[in-house]
Amino acid sequence: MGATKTDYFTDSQNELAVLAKALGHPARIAIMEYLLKVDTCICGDIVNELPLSQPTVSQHLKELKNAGLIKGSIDGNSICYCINEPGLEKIKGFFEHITTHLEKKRNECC
Amino acid sequence: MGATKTDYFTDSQNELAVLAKALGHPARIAIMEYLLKVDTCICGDIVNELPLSQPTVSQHLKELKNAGLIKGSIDGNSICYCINEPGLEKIKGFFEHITTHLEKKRNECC
DNA sequence: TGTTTATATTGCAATATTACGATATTGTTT
DNA sequence: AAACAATATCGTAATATTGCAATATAAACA
Repeated sequence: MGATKTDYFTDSQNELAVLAKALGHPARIAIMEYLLKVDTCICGDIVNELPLSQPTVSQHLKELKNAGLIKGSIDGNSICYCINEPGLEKIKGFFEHITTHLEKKRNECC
Repeated sequence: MGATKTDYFTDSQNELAVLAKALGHPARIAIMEYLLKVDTCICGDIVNELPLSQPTVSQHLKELKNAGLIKGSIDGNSICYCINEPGLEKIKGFFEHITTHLEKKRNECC
């Protein structure tokens, strides 16, 4: 026990869960917000923007990258990170799906 | 160490992280999808829809409720669960914010 | 009242996450 | 080549999550 039973669920459900889980930490929300704010890829500066140590930030960046929410490319000495749109589209699609469903039938309910 | 340093981040960042984290498990995605599919509140039936034990499902429902993504009201013997729109609106807003930002400036990048 | 049905809570074991110091790696600069 | 800068990885401690058996609770029904 203790481990998530991923094989009991569909690929789509697992995929969405991975994306959501990656955003399930304030530091990773902060990273995404920062990448949005600066409006381009950001090359070597993210550590200074967060109240966490360098190894910890590096770990959070890795998780966002593994989930497909950001991408990073080597730029000389530092690394350029930016938002990976396909990953975002996937999870955004989930919420759009939910909302359109809700708009259709929001009667006979609690 | 080991505990998330929530007090280092803004309320908004923590709030979004809580919502995302609640969706960060395939069983909880499955619950949300089921609530959408049946199109009304669902009163006592959720356990049979998931490949997990009753206590585990109950725990996942509790987490979704705590995060504000669903709401449950007692209906005699069983409990009626349905989607809680305000919670969904919050996290949906985050993705809309991201997309509008991305549409504006997707140049000079990786 | 006693039994059944639906859901919640408790307690606990297995596993995962979070955080960081120490160290490694890789490119840049002198 | 040596020193420096930026980032990654390793190792490990603290804490959180996942899952379930056992048990509790509460309403419905015989």
